[in-house]
Amino acid sequence: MTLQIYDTATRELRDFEPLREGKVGMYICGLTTQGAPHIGHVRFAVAFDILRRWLTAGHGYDVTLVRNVTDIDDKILRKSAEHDVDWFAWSYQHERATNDALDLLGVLRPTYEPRATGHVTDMVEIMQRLIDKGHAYAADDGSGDVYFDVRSWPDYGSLTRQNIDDMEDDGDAAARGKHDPHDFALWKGHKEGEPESASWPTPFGRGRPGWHLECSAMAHRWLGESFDIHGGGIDLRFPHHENEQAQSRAAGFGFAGYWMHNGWVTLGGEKMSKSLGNTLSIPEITKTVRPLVLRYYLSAVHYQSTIEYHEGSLVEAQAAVERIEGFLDRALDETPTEYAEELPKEFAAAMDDDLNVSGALAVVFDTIREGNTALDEGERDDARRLALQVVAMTDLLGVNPLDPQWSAGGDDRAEHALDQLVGALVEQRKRARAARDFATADTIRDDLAEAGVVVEDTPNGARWTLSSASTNNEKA
RNA sequence: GGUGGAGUGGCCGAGAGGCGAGGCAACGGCCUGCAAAGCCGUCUACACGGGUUCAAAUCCCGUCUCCACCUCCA
Repeated sequence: MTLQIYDTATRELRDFEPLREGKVGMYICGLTTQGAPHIGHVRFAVAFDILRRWLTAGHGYDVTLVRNVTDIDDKILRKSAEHDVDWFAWSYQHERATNDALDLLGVLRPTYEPRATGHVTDMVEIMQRLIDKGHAYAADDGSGDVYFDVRSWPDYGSLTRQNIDDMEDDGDAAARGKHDPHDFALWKGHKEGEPESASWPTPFGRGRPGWHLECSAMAHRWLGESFDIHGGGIDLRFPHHENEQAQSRAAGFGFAGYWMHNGWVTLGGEKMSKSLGNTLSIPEITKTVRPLVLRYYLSAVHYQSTIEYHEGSLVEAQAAVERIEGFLDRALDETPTEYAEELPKEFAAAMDDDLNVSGALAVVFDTIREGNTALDEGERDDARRLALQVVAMTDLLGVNPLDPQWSAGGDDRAEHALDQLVGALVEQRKRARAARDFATADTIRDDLAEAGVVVEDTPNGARWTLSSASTNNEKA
């Protein structure tokens, strides 16, 4: 089976063929460290985490994933100044917060997580190359800015099919020593009032990185002149990715072979963004919603589609997750040590079709139904085999309920105590039922439900779980 | 003005010429002491108007509506 991915550069589904046999180089933009992460921010990471898992576990590729951190830009400088905090402390604080959020959601760590500020010399080298080739120039107003000359690069606009002359004008361009209003900054000269610590010496003067150059520099250092996949949010196509591609190619590099872009999380039909104030922070959401449920929610829709957040969508995701958990709980006597089991062909086909996660999940649920039927008919072996398939499939999507990822951080002592207490009550209820004293049995069940513990009778005795709104799921 | 995306049943959401994805919700049945879970079944849709075709949600033409990007943005 061949993986097909939708290349936003050519706007078509293309067979994926890596540059080097068995290896994939992937670069994704990027962590924002201007503030606390909200669910819109983590979507790209979840989307590309699924791609990475599929490339690795599904196709056996050796994936090198670079996920950059833009640790300096206008906003970081502005916000840190507003809060009277050093810019790097501000950035690092949010870098940690974002990584914590991604860890919480089970997003695998990248191979490299380079920071823009650590690659200034790489940027200088690229700027020098571009100047030597006539594609960049130092502003002649003494500002220390260095610009990319878009008119010198005929291919400019090709990624997003735009024509320079059709673009809206950037209002303040003329004032900044640009040859053309659409020229963009590779390097920004140090300005009065900006912290000295936010500037680095270069042959063109002291200053700091422009927004786009960092990615070209980091991709070049860690993935080489050419690499396979470049990903990021759809909003980054222009100008960010267009500019990255222009400067890298103009410098003589091949750059990315495939471009992939993920869609939004919207709220009330609007893009979630801090400036609109319509954000939902990860720490806030996970107070009431299990990370696994949030991950499922962000994964279940095709990565290119917009996810419109609304009341109840997380409740639906939770119901779906509980359906998966319910089956695994019934079908497996113990947590399997090995998930490896051949995947259903339809699942692989869906994933190969540009990561059709919805289609893949349909296979998961079909398998669950089949497994539940097997259980009802007493076919434990069949059920177990199917359950292992479900584990393998969900694991590939990063939503395997049995992954220790989701139970981390619990307090064993509290869990043990709860287990003992509930176990005693369940035992009491069992005796009452045996004596056909259903009033007592139901009172015990109701009391437990009141406390957030759901008791269910099965052919093998009663089992209990914490009710939906709670944070964990434990079997008696 | 330029560029891209989208409108599917009560809701979410795949599909992309014929075999009616899947999840959630609702209702009915089986099971259960009663429940829950599970299973079976019901409600059966493709923005609108034309056209092509034996056959269109899927192709073509037109219309409407919504979103995003062109300035910082996952």
